[in-house]
Formats: sequence, structure tokens, C-alpha cells
Amino acid sequence: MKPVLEILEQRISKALRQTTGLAVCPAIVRPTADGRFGDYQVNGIMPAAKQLKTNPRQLAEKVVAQMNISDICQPVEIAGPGFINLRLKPEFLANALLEIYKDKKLGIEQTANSQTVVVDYSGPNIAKQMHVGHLRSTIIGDCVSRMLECLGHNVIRQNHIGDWGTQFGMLIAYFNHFYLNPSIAAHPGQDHYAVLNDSLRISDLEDFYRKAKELYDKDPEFAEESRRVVVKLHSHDLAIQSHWQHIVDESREHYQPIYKRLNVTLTSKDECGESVYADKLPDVVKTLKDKKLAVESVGAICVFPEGFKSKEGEPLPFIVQKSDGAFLYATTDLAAIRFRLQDLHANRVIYVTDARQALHFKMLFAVVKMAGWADESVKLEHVTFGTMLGADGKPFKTRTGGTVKLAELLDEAVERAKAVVDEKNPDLPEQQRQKIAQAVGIGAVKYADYSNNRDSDYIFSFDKMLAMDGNTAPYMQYAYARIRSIERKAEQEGLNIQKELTGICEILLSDPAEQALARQLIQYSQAILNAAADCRPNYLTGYLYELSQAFSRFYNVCPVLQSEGQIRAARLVLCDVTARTIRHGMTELLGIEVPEQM
RNA sequence: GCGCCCGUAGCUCAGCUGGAUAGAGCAACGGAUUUCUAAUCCGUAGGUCAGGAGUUCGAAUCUCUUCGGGCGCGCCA
Repeated sequence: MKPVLEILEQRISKALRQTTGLAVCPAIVRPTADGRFGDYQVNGIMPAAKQLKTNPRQLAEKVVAQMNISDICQPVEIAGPGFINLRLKPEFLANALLEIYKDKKLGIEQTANSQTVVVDYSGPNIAKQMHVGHLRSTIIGDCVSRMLECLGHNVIRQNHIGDWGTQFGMLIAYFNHFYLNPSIAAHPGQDHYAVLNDSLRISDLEDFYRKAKELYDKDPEFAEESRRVVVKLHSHDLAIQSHWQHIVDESREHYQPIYKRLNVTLTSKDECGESVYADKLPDVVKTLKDKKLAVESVGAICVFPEGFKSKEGEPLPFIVQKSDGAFLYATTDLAAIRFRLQDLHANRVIYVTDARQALHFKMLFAVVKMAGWADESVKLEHVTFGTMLGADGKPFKTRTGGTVKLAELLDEAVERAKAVVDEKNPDLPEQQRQKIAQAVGIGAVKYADYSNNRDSDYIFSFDKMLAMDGNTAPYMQYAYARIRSIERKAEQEGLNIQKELTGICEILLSDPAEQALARQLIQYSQAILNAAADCRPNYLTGYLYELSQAFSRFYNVCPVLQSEGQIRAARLVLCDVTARTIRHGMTELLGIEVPEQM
């Protein structure tokens, strides 16, 4: 089902072109900011009139005479300097609502040109626990993936895990030095790797990591040993590699449950980390050299894309091989993007990482274009986001200044939600309260992130995100629970909603609150399109909030079960479509559960 | 020094290729409950959209500039 906005845009644009003879003059139809101006307004008359040096109101009249929207809108009104105000016909609104009611996909239109879209997100570091810094990439990327998929694109998720850096040299060297070697010395002949691997947990790893880093920084001998281990790992030394594999597996055991808690769709199948590209790096550099793009500079191999300057105003290098011969993240990113373009045949590649890496990606994309790996039609995008801040406006840290572990953050959110559920709904069984707390707590954290414009930094506050008022997960969940409650009550009273609505072919929307709710409901498809186009989940949360508000207003003035006949049928349809829309938006697109009761 | 992002109500934030009198929530004040979950709804008050200049029928939005905050800029990722 085509969004109304799109139909209006097309038809009015056509009339505008016919009237003016201009090849390009969009109607620019937008929802009105103010209800007094109707449901939609046409903004495109004035720019067109400007171009033709004619009076906008007169042009508007001609366009109105030319356009054919009488099946959708009431007689239009020309207002202000040259706006055309559009009001949907009640019959049209009712029919559109009915159509959505009958559509399993709630009127969401499948895209006509489906693309293969690679979305690179989350990318946790192996051997470290996930912390709050990983939250935004993980959930924003997940929402973007879900939205694009929902619109009919072929989404390939890529979890570019950090599993190949120098940190493994340190980690394994440290481990050998302090654990393995003493163990061998004390008990020769045992399978020490197996014993140690079994006892190695992520929390240990992290501790080792910190200590190893310290040692690495102050002990040149240990640093040298670490580098030797990295070389061994990279040359596929079996013992070292099995150790590495264990660390990777152990880390996965840590972050997969977090994905599950967060209701993030990433699975181990989506993992395609640094190590996967390790063997391709020499060829990447060679290819760039062969194309005369990569050249030596101060001992390193660099590409100099146009338009990038260093502090000194000189051309800024994109270093693909260090002077010691080692490859670095730029090389890996090149190998990865080449794979995505040439082997995965991506039409669009989206990187969801924080804004600090903007320059890196600009240069990366520039090099890709120089190398000719992507044709003009391919879109390479860096979807950036700001930092999570604490109440003091500084980067979010624990009281002692450490990084906040994601698992602990989620624990606290659930704990706080549980306290509220216990207070508000003590009669529900403990197990159910626990489940609700889970949905509310985790949902609140995710929703708070989604509802902010991703460009800006935002202040993390449990109190704000768990509030029942305002643009929060609990508000949305509450609206949903109320609808389900109506349906439960109906069933208790022996009313079979399914039966009541079977074969319904006409809806009567008489109350303004009903109409307002219906108007909101038929715009769902458009809201997803807008959010997906710019990779901005906050457009979607904004829509869902307006929807829930429209529902709450309706709920307050339009009793459902006390009403009768056609009115009750219409209200039941409104409830049904609202519930399904909220559930779809929250569950399918944002990955936030909506409890049946709360 | 150069580049990117940000600056909107007391606080936290929206504002969709430029559109009409800039919107929410919190906090403050006043109302609504014999009714399907009041975790709700309605109303009042609150603004030099950081400052200035420009583009134009029209600017929070585009351009330039100043100020303030954050981040980045050759072998880390």
C-alpha cells in the first residue's frame, strides 16, 4: 500500500508540471505542523511561482484546477502566501485504515528496487568485556538493519570483531610468561593449554589485558616477546593459534548473551572480524601499488587521496603498511570493504561507528573510489553517533572513573524497573513481574538511545528513561498493555473480537480523537521510510510516541467496550491496528519487547 | 593552524530536500477518575533558536563570520 504522502506528492507534482511546464518542480507535500491548516500542506507552489515570476496564489488556483485528488481529499483551500491545505476525506481515511487492518504488514510498502546492503556494526573487542561504548553502535546498527530488511532490502550484517590486533601478542605472551611456563616447569608432561584454557574466563582475560598492557608499556623485553608472539600467530603457529581461538571463543560466550539480552539480531554467523582478512592484506597493498595509488613515504606505504591535509598543510596519508612492514586497521578496512563490494556485491555499505572515526572513513571511501572498487551507484555511508554522557555532562563513567560494563548497566536498569513494577502491580506473579522488568528495563535503555538524535551526545539517566511520561519505552509499553487489557476484558465478557470484525467492510470514524488516531496509523509506512532513509531511529521513536499519544487521547474520550454497533467496531479496529503498529515498531524494528500487562 | 559535530524554554531533548504563530517531556501552577490499567488525559505559564551579517516571498534549517563546548588531524583502533 502506497503511503498517502507519496500519492499526493506524485499527483500534485504532475499537476504542477502540467501547469507550469517546468521539468522539475516538486509539490513538496508535508504533514502540517498545525491542525488548523489541515492534514497536509503543499509547499511547492511558491518556489515554482518564483521561478516563473508569477503570483503564487494564482498559480495555486491553476494547479488546484488541474489536479485530481478528490478521491483522497476534501475540497482544498489556498492559504497564506500560496500554500495549498489538504484535508483527508473521512471515507478515505476510514478505507485506508481498513486496508491496513486487513494487511499483515500494516501497509508497509516493499521497496521496488531492493538493494544488497551491508551493515557493519557492534564490532566488540575480543578479550574485553563489552562496555557502554559499544552500546550505540550495536543497537543503532541493529535498528538500521531491521528497518532496511523490513522494507525489502537484502541486509548482510557484518560484525567486524577486533580479533587480530597486537593485543593478542601481549595477552598470550603474558599468559605464557606468568601461567603456562610456570605450569610446565612444575608439572611437565601435561596438556597445559587444555587445563589453562578451561579455566580462563573473560573477566580474567580483561584483568590480564590490563596487566599485560602495563607490562608492555614499561618492559621492552616483554614488548619484544609480545611482538614475537604476534608474528607466530600471524604465521599460523599451531599452539599460539589454538590459544588465540580459545580467547575468541571465550569472548563470544560473553557477548552473545549480551546481544540476546539486548534483543540484537547479531549471531555468530554475522561475525566477520579482522582475522578473516589477515591473509588478504598483502594483496590489498600490492593491488594499490600496482595501480600506482600506494607509494612509499617516510618508510611507510601510503595512499594520498585528494583533499586531505595534515596539520602542516601537507597531503595526508592513508597508511596501508607501516615502515616495519606490518599492516594496520586501514589495510583491514580496505580488505573488508573490497570483500563487501566484490564478493558480497553490496549496493550500499553502512558503517555504524562513533563520530571520531569520520576522517578515517572519508579517506577509506576516497581510496575505494580511487581503486575503482565501487561504481558510481554504490553508496558508502558512515553513520555516526555522539557520546553517552554522565549526569555531569562528561563521558559516562563509574564513580571511580572506570568504564561502565554493559552487562552491569543492563542489570541496574532491570533492577530499577523491577522496583517500579513491584510497586505498581504487586498482584502479578513474581515470575511475570520479573519478565516485565526485563522488558521495561532493557527497553528503556535502548529506547532512550534510539529517541535521541544520534549526532548529538546525550546524557544517560535511569530516572528519565524509566519515566512513564514522555517519549520513553515504558510509555509506549503502557499504551500497548492498555489495549491488550481491553481485549482481555472483552474476552472475559464473552465478546469475540475476531468474530465481531470478520468481514467488516466499512468503518465509521466520528470522533475527532478517532480520526486523529487513524491519521497517525496510516502514516506508519512513511515513518519507517523516513527513518531508514537517513538511518535515524529517532524518527521512528518520534512517530511511535505521537501514535501512543494519539491513542491515549482516544482512550480517554472513547470508551470501547461500552460503545455499540458500528462505533464499537471502528474502535476495536483502531485498537487492533494501534496495538499491532506499536508491537511491530517496538519489537520488530527496535527490538524492544512489549509485555501484555504491566 | 585545518577539519568534523554540537549550541533551541530553568532541565533533558525533538524539529523530516527552507514553509505559516518554533514543539514535547520533566520541574511549577490549575483541572479531569460511578467508566476498558490515573504508569493516563486536558489546560496555564515559560523562547533574542549562542551573537552578527548575507541569500529570499519566507531561515532554527542554507552561506559567511564571531563566541562557547566536544572530537579528530603519519605509521593506535
